[in-house]
Amino acid sequence: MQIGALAHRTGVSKRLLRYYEEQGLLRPVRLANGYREYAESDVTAVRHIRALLDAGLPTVVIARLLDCVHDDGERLVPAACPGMVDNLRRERRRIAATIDRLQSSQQVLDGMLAVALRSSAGQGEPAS
DNA sequence: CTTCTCACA
DNA sequence: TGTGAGAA
Repeated sequence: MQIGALAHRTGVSKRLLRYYEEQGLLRPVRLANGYREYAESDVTAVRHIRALLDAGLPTVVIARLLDCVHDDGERLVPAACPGMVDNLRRERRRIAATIDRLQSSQQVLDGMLAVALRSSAGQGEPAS
């Protein structure tokens, strides 16, 4: 099938499908006319990619991860892939660091919010 | 219909 | 990460 059909069947834009190939997430073969020819398995592959992106993983990580996984039709099953575990641990650490940064941002906002609520409460009050 | 590149949020 | 335009 070519790009228009895959786009229609996955709900992902043709533009985005080309982008995924550029990022190494999809590897369609090329027809003689230069058109991309996708396999049936790419329909589920796209769903997996979407799920992983929605989970917050960057495309580079997903690309490496997909090389270490065998798609049996509906589920992603781990394949023989040395280094994968360390790879996932690194990603886990990256996420933990992001959480830390977001939490300190949250503390800053909490501080400002406390002040804002205190001063707006004072606005309508009669000054004895 | 498809390809690509440039620019941009 | 994802899109739109425009040319081929």
